[in-house]
Amino acid sequence: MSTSQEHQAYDFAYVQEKWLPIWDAIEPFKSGRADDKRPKKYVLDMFPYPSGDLHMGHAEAYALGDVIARYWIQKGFNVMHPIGWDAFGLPAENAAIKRNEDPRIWTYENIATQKASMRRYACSFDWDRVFNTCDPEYYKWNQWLFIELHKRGLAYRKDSAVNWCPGCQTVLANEQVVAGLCERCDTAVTKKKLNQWYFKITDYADRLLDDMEQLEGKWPEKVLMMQRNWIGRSQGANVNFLIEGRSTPVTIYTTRPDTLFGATFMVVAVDSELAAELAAGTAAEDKFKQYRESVKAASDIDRLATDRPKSGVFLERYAINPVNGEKLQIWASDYVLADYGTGAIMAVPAHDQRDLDFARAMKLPVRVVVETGEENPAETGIATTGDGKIVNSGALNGLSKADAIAAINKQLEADGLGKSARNYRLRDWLVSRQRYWGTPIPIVHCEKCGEVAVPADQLPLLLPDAKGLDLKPKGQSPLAAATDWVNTKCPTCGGAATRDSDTMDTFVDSSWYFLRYPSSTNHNEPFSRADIDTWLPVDQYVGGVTHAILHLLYSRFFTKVLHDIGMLGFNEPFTRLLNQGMVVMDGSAMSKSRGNLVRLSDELENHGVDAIRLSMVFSGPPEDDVDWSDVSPSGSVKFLSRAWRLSGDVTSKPGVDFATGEISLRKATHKALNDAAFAVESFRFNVAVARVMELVNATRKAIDSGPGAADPAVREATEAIAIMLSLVAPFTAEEMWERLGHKPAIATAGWPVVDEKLLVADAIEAVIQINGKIKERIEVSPTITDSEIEALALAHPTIAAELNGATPKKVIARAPKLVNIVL
RNA sequence: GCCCCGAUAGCCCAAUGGCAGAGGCAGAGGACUUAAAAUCCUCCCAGUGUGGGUUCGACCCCCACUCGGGGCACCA
Repeated sequence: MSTSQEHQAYDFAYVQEKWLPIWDAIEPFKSGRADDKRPKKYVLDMFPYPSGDLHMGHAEAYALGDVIARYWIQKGFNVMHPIGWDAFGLPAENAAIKRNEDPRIWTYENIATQKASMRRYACSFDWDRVFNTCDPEYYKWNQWLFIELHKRGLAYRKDSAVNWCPGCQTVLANEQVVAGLCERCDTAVTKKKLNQWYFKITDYADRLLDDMEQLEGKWPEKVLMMQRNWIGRSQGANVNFLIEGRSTPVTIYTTRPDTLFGATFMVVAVDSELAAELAAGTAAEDKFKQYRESVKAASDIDRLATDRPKSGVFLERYAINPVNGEKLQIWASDYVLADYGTGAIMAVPAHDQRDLDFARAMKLPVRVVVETGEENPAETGIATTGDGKIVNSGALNGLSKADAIAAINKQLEADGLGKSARNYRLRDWLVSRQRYWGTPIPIVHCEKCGEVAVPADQLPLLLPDAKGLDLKPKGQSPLAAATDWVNTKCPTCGGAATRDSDTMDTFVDSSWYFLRYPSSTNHNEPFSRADIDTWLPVDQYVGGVTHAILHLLYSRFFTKVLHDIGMLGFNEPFTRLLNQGMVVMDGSAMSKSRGNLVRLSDELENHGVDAIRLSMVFSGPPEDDVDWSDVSPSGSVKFLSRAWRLSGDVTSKPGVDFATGEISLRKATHKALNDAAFAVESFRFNVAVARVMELVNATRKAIDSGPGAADPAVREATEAIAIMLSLVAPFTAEEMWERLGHKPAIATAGWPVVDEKLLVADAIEAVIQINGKIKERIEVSPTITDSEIEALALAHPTIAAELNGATPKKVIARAPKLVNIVL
């Protein structure tokens, strides 16, 4: 009964070699043909950075994205699944310095390597839409967009104390500082006063926050939470305090205006202009300057230690509390941030831990104004921050926190002393970088005309040749040394002028790349409205959670700006988001130094592409980390061979009428198709694979000890298996498809239509419980009613004996699955 | 310190508030084989982190805690 072919081992290497060129000829994944009437789906994987070959993490991410793209193709959608490269950035520049060559060489070599690997990995990408962000054709539009933002005041320069990485010798965005360290090189970040370019993302803080409502249930809750925290909106009040000997009052921001009567001193940020001004000419001036120097010397790491003792200097100045006329000492300290709120606070030590720590260190008074039932903060050292009854606060006495806030805000507003206000943790996005390998900022500095945008017809402003430039980090952009390039004429007045020598943060490149794919060959505009309206927004975005804040927030910002400009008809770029976990080994991230690095190329060599893809998908929920020590690629190979073998066993002809097939296997097939589709749509890919495994087992059994290989149901099942497998294991699936007598490509064969009638089971085993404990099981029809099943249960001998004549208090019937008799 | 997520068999993981087990890994036994590999078949294993609560009924909902993972971190 067995043929030599059946016993021949499944040769994945041969199958891989066989199908790649055939698929190249068919191009099953080309999207957007003019005559395409299918509904669209835009499935997007985060594009890779071209640092070497693909690794295990890529293998997971692209396997998941591929399952989704291939699923929607099978479901009859016109799917666009593009790829490109995020190709500017420091690693290329650092490699270039090390190898003493142009970063272009390293970058384009790596892109070629990764592209070849993706092809071998059978990614269902539409290769016609590829672009790299370092292509002049792409960064031209970066510059164009920069100018559009500049026109609208959304790109601007300002002097500010910025994050400076001494390692990379460049400024960093807030988002690129992780726990005080540079995200790239882990060097402790310091502050430096510099004039830099910013994008005004804070103008969009409210919309970035409020529009997340649209994403609820479609993005991981975790990401939404992280973005909310990052934007950090707080509701409070600005209150004006008169300063003795100063004509204008100082405005402070507080979230607790209800505690205004508890303010016992004022603190201004030591690095603020206000502090310097208040200290000037006082007896405290020298001490203040000394203190300010010592603070500047401290690194961010030191500043971040929350248990660090509070420090500060009394400025010998006084503020007047507007609600009770009290004279308050004004202190300068580094625990107040210059760039949040107004850089000045009222200190209410009884109800704010930081203020209390400061008050205790400096022997300043503490006054309770909210009775929370807890012990006196002045004695315990623990500030009471909860709700309670307001005391010692004049007209506010007796009110609750919420009522007191409302009352005092109203009063302040009426008296012209303040008003309710909002603040955000989010800061403007610092986009200039003092490095070579990025998009040149398209601005010319002219003595007469100021900042002048490079005219659109002169774009792209090409990045000058790296030859002859010293790329080593030195705190100033290498472009500044390219004198031929830097010295230019003002586009407005024609006079001598200089180009801005900084380049853009690479996050600018990735903030709109998803808009470019539909128009990747358009030379006249970054994207055409027609293409955008056809394809956008992205229906499904897939990528790592590492970008939960940076890239995703910036992309949302860009989308909103472009929407406002009128270039887009939507305001959220990514409708659904899936964050895959990491691939780890023995519980920790893979790294060469840790000695637990698994090479993707080795795994592919040993087990084949399909088995690796399957292992990634089957290992567990996609958002969980895959621990490679827990998965069994050889188990995947075994399963794929098992499925493949079925295709050789089927003896019926293609096109045979399935309706005449054996019914129980047919039911199993349709249930698997139905369940797997549901699982894929809810990202439970591991469950979908399990359903296919079940069906493989059932089909094996049907061939060996059931209706036999000739039964049409066996063909139906095997074809269904091949199609379901085509999402995960495209080579095996294609090979099965051919052995079943079909022509390639299986990728576009279509998901079989599920016959609803076959989803209904003939009989269901119902349970009968007494007081929730299972006493008996009975076979019932799936269409049985509640009262029928209840009657059956009560009449059952076992149950009747248990009841022993007693009358049940209550009977819960849930046809057709369960009856619970409560005694 | 604040916020979020998780905990089911030796391991990875399934279970619209209704039979705790779908699937896999590992393990054991058997069939086939001169033998091994491969293949096929069968089997073993937990009562869902802990303590309460709601419910006719809780892995699932609520409260408290333990442990693990992640995010933010002087944001007034």
